[in-house]
Amino acid sequence: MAKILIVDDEPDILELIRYNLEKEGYKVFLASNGLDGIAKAKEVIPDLIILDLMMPGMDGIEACTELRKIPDLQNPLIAFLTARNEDFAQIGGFEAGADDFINKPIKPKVLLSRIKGLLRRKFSETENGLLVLGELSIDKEKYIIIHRNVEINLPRKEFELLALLSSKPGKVFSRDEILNNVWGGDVVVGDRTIDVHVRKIREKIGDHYIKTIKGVGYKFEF
Amino acid sequence: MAKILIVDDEPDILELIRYNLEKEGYKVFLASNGLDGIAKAKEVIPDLIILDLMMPGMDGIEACTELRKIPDLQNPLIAFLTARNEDFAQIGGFEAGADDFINKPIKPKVLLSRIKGLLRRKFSETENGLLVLGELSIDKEKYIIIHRNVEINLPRKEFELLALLSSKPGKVFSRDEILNNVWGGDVVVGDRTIDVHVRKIREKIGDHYIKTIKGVGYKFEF
DNA sequence: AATCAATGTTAAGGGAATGTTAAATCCTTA
DNA sequence: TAAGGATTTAACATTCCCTTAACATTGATT
Repeated sequence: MAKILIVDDEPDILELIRYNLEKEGYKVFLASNGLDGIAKAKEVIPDLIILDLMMPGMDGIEACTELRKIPDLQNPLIAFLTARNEDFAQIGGFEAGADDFINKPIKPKVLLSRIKGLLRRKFSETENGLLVLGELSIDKEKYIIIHRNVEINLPRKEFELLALLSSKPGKVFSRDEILNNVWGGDVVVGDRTIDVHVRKIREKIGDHYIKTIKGVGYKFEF
Repeated sequence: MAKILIVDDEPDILELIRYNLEKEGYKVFLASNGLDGIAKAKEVIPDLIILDLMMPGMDGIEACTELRKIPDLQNPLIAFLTARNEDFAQIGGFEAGADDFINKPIKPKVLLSRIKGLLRRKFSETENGLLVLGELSIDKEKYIIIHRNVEINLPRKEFELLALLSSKPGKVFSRDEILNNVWGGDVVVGDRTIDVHVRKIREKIGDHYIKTIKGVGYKFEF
């Protein structure tokens, strides 16, 4: 389930939102100021970050601007909590990289429907078969990958191998798992075959995406 | 059924329109100001947005301009509610990206017929069958294609194959998908048949439109 | 540090998938 | 039913991906 980070200096609001979101099954993370929020965001890479606009120290706009500078945090959605009659556009919320805003006082039902809408939008963008992983996008429908805005055509096995590894970033796939998924259970090929394909992929997108765990398998990181 | 978002600061008008549209089976969404309207629009991606021109805070024109900047919201129709004697063109409604305007006071019958007309126009424009893909146009009604201003008559299978591939440029269609769509699920033909048709099409419009993804299928690009 | 198994790297051969052409069959229309 | 194009099949050519093999390097274990 989606990870949501909430940043607000008022403990009551944090708790109110936490309660309502956890009830719906979201994984909730909390921070009580901008700096803390940035640190937590780097740690958990949430799907959605809810920022209070008015906070002591670093305010929401500033925090948002900072967040968007961090490579891992260009995909997450960012929503602001604002007072009802603030002119959000004027304040520069969208320029700072925000996706939406939610008016205070918070009504749980409104909050939830808003968040569901946001996340649906986000995942419908990515579940079409387009996976965005930092500077690397994998489009299963078009059978291409895009690396730093450059389209690359991978042959079938290479594409499927990369698609498998990247489907669960961080997870180590054993050689057997890879063989079963990419080649199919009954096919018998020498195990060096996998290495060669990994080599080919690394040649095209760089070494750092696929990491070798000696004796165990391979994992994708970005 | 079509989704319609109504943005107006007067609750009475919202209710009036909602009542009439829901009666006709439309899915109706409401917002009471420009910012809220933008947020809702992003959430539901309506087919038609009805904006009141005069609203406190962000007015209709401004909201419309903002809406059209959002990638997901370039297709929806936008109609304005205006006072009877305002010169809509002068105000800049069309420049802001509006498709139509409706005069107040609202007469339900007029409103409904106007909306039906708009939606019919929208859907007939996109389903009309003329696909323009760079130098290649595909006219499903006339069953012809136009390549660099030259009309070409393709035999049925060739036409349908090209129409299928070009319906989602970039997407790779597997041989099975192609067989199911162009030939029909129960027909059994040798798989080389597809290649031959691809060859014929390439002969007529050039090689670069249809790309082979070995072991996967074919895709259309332009 | 030495060893050895696991993985990196490269190049080449084989083979399956597709390209290509022509002929055979099917279908429509006059 | 004959003619003509449309569709499919068949047969051969070609391409490009996959695999293998052979050697190099790494890194864990002793």
